[in-house]
Amino acid sequence: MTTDRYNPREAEPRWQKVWDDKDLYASNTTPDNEKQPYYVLEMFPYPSGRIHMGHVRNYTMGDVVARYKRAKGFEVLHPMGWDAFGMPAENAAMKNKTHPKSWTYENIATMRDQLKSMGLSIDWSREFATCDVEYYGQQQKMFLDFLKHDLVYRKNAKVNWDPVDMTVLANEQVIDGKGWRSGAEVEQRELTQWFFKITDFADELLQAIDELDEWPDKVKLMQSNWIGRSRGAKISFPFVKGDGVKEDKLVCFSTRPDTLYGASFMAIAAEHPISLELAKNNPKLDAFIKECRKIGTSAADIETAEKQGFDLGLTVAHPFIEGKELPVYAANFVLMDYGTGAVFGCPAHDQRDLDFARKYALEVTSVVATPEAPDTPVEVADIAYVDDGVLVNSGPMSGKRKDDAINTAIDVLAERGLAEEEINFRLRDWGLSRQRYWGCPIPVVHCDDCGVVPEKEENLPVELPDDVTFDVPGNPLDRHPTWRDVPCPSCGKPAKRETDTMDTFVDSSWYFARFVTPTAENPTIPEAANKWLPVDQYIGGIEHAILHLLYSRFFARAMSIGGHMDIKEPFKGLFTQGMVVHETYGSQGMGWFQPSELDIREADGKRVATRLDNGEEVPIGGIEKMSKSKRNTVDPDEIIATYGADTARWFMLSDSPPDRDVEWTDAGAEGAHRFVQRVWRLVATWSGELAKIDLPETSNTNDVRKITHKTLKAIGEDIERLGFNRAIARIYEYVNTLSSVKADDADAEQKAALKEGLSVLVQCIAPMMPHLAEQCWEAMGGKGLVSEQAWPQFNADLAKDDVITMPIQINGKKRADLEVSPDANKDEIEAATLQLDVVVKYLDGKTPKKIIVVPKRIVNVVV
RNA sequence: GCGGAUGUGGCGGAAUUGGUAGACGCGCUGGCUUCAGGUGCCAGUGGCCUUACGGCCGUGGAGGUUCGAGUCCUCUCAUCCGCACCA
Repeated sequence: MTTDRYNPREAEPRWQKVWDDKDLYASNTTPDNEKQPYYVLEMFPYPSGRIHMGHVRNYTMGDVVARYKRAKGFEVLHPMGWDAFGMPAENAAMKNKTHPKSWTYENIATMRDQLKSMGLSIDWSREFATCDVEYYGQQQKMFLDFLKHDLVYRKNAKVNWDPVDMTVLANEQVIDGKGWRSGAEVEQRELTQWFFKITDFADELLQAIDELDEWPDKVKLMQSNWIGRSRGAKISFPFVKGDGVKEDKLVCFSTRPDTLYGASFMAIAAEHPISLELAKNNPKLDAFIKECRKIGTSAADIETAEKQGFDLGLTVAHPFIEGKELPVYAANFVLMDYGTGAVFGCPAHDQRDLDFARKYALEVTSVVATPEAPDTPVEVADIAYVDDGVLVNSGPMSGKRKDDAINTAIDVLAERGLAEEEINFRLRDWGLSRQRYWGCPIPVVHCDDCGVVPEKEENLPVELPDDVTFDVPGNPLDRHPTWRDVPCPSCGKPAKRETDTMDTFVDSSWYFARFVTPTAENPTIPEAANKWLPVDQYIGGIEHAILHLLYSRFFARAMSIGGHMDIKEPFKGLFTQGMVVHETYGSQGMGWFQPSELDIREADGKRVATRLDNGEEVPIGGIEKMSKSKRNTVDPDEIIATYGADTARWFMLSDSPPDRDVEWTDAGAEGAHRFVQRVWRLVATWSGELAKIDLPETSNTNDVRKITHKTLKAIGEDIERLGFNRAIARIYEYVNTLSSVKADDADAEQKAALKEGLSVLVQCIAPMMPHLAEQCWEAMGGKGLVSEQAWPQFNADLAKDDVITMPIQINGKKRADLEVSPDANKDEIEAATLQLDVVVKYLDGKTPKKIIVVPKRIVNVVV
């Protein structure tokens, strides 16, 4: 019998239209719907132009969950939107003389079509972009709300300033300390900016991490470390030599007050008030401070910069050691934002302090001993000793372990009024001001008389003006002829609008809540939000492990305070998927090449790439994240046009565990496509013959039927835990089993089991390859659409093994197999083991020293 | 620099979380089929030794714990991600 090949190009749009016409994926969120709600969400895309394979992978995973849960009887909410504000739109506007708005919406239109061609089960009626005025207007309402509840404030903060372009630069736009366009040396400038008080929630955000039991441990750990709660002491060091300083003491924060006897210097931030004050009369110090400002604002830059200090000529008294004075330095590695902006340096027990001490020839005094040799301090050369130990030569702390010694140090100093215990957080408040056009305007007005005044709610939304130009650098809102001019909402006199817009992280901190009621007149409808939130399963990249997820957690709390909902944790289940990577071709001076520009083939066991245009050989480079700059991207459109969406979806799920990187290879895509055809062939071959057969009786317990139920059980478990690659491996095995049934020698029972098996197969692949599944379902004469079917139930008796094979080890090495009933107890297994020829041979008449029997697992005979 | 991860055949990876290492797929080898194919089917495929039976070695590297380690511990090497104005 010949069967045609399955043609996805014809079938996929057809089934998409069928789903569309039936409005199959719209969520019914009316209150009288008794189905259990399930909210699955993938991180929404930035509309950069076209979708990439990373999107295909991300949205396929979410779609599998959505389709599976729908089949399991849940009312599934699976929406899509666009994280549409941001810098690239302005860059495009500058480069291509277009407008950020038209650039963004055109990209959205393209990408929407691309996503639709993937056959995702999304409720498109809920779609919005964060740059829709209907969305950011609601965001402005919330901002005013937060302002009212004292969750927002203004303070000075540093920005990267390009003195040539006269504009603020993002960290990304600073390359080796220079502006990316002008090439000018970047300066730091202080601006008054808006901040969310996320630090008010530091403790709560930290403690609540414990309850996020459906989050990956690594993300929870990263968030904990980011919040960085540390217990320590604020310690005062009275000045001995304090010329030119108003204060009589220097206050520092330390988490290791136990090591005070090892202190040999003090270091304060270059921006510390004392340092700034002294710089007024000290040009060298002033120059040093300016030099420190050049390092940049990013943490990585500051901490990798070579340690530099400036001796301020001051000294302070050591609080424990009578007569000892410590010199005070301004240093580039001390952060003004953390603690008090001052530390005491204990070089023996802190690596940064040690590096600094070696550079400036300061004392290194070890005051910690290992528990093994508790009397002699460890010797410190180039590596500081930071582990727990026993304090020595440390007055009241001597002989105590770290934690105990810390308490003692605080207690003793506190009695003398020199210290108090303090809890410090690494977390800083969230600066949300951006000096840019393409973002949500901050709805406040600056009035000469009234100061900073919130815009009236009835005047919202504060809409971005369309008539702006990007021919010169800087924020177009600042130079707009009229937009800024508004009456003061308080006194009515002429005033000026705030021209800063919001960080795009604000937009993405609550979009999941808006999807529940995307057209509501307020940001949310609390009853609906409370019913649908938190998101049951959130899926996205690990790169968002800290900022986006932490900001959203803060936002949920702030929104609760504002009465927008009563949910504090926005994401119940979190899954972080890996990247799509691909081989790179070229460079070493010749530039990068796209796979489509090359002929890549195997020659003499080596893969060789040559240019299609001139035959020149191009080196094959490393496997890296797909990126435009390396030109190692694969366009999903082309893949879908060649193989169909199901092949792309299947491949993205099949090869690697979903949380790891997956390498795109043509061979892999072809393999996935062969499987698509194989399933179709299997179904098409049998569909005629099986049409007449009744479904199996319960008494039918042949092997095919047992494997069907075993597979069904396993696949359900795999999908529940998002083990898509494992589910797929099982489906491959299952297809191998079903394919082994041959028409010529199959009896009636086998055919009946096969009929059931094929139906189960099609339902199992439906979440991953929905179009093929519909086509197969139709061919098999299934009722309705497979997308509408309930998930098949497995029969627990059939899914159970009658007999299991246990490995028998002798001295830890496998020597035999033993077939036993899965219910066999230890004694039965041991008895059967001792009967085995191999065991008898190895024992050679002796009694074994030990027999370890782990039922259902293993037997180990120790001779 | 700090924080987080990863490392298993020629390749992607599996291993019920301390219990048969290499499931499944790709690739490769041999055979068959075919109207063409980058099609389909069958068999084989970690390394070394062995005619065979079988044996030894093997999860980045070095140690350790255990009846038993890819999995736990210590050290070490390599690669990747995040670091607060990229999204």
